[in-house]
Amino acid sequence: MDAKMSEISEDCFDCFFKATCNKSISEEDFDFLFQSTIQQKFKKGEIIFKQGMRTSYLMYLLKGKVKFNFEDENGKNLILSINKAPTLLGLANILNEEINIFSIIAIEDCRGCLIDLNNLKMLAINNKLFMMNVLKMSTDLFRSSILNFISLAHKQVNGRIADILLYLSKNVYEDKLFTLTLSRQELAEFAGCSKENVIHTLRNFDTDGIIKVSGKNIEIINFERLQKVSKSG
Amino acid sequence: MDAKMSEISEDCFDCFFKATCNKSISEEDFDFLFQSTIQQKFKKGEIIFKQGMRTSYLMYLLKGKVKFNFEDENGKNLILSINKAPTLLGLANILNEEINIFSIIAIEDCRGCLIDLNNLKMLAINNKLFMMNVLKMSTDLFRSSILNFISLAHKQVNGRIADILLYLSKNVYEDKLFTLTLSRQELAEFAGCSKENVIHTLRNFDTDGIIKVSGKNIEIINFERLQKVSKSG
DNA sequence: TTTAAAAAGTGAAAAACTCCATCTTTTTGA
DNA sequence: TCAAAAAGATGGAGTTTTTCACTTTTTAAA
Repeated sequence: MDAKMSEISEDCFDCFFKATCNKSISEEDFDFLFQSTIQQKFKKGEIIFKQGMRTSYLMYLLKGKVKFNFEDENGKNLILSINKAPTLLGLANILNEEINIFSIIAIEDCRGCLIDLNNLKMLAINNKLFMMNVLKMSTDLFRSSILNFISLAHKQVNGRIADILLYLSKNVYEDKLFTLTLSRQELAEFAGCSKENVIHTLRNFDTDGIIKVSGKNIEIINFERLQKVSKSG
Repeated sequence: MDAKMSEISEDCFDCFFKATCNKSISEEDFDFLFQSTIQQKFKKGEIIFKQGMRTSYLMYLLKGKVKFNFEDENGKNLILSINKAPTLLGLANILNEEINIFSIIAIEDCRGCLIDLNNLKMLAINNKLFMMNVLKMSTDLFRSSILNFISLAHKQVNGRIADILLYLSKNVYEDKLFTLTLSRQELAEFAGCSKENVIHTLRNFDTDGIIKVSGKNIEIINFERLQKVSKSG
């Protein structure tokens, strides 16, 4: 136990999840939750939640980035969202204990805490404020995915790629210059288009001086024009 | 009061919302909720929840059908979902009292009960089971819209229209033969394509003997082939 | 370090889709 | 019940996007 504690104490010390919890539950309740958590590592490409399976835990992602991936009947993939730590994953399963409708997959090395869903539910049922907080996180996720979806559903590829670049820069890499942890194929699965189309579009944006592409490195040079492309769709 | 009661009593007698509520709250609590409800009619085309506005109520839709409509910066519309009574509308606003991200608009004459959100919240906070029930409805909606998104986000128009026809037949009109309460333009806004494309596709499906189109009347003749078109995308 | 495999990139043909102009039919309201 | 407006339908030109066949570059593993 000591070994476990010392290994993860530095993370736990400023864990955002703990901070959020402690706003609404007591130290003792958090310890109860904490007892059952296991810290776990995932390599790039590893599946954290698997589409079609049931899971009995949430994961609080401490480090790394993940994709929400849906695979259809023909084996084609669609990326629903890209998210970075810190974030709570698996919320869609809190209330309806149905099977996962999509996978969550590490797109770079990740580390997180698995939180037992039954324990969390037990706390939530007995603590209104805590339940409100957890569910607010859940509905926030819903809102952001709707906006994501809307953007993709009725723009042309130029606008969709522009949206994705803006999204990645603002919400995932948090810089105008970033090194992609996604392949061109994955960008295509995010934009709902072909790989070639992604490559052509990125090159066009580069030629137009909107971005600077060099392999996996992308720099957004002209935000305004990129936003204009996003708007005009 | 008597007038009000008598006017709506027949609906209330077998109201599904009341039935759902009474599983988890007492008669008195339901009456408290009921006191503040107002039955309201909406004509086809009228806006029930308006994008960009705050609302302080939910609506339990007793009769009619609605569309979830998102309007973008350029005035283009996207239909996120079509839903029929009975259903509870406005759940996305329970926790986060932010502005509505989309409108909900009647696509045929509707009738429903407006339920005061504050009263409902007050009950929910004091009754865990009731809260669970209401929030389960909310997350169910989330699940079904994700599936909707996925279907639309990476299929070609043939597959998208096939999906829409199957969805309308199964979940909205509940018959293989139905009279559309949507225009071709609205179908296009649901499928994320042009009006002309909808018309062509419907005609092709008709020519191929998959469906029978006659104005607003549509009959699905060959479910298997329609499902095949949906799968092949 | 070499080699095999995966990813990135290219260009052109084919397919899918939109946009436009125009016409017909249906709906709506004075 | 008639006229105006809205919705539906049509076909073709032009654009967007996919698909394919292929080359080059990068990555990972023996």
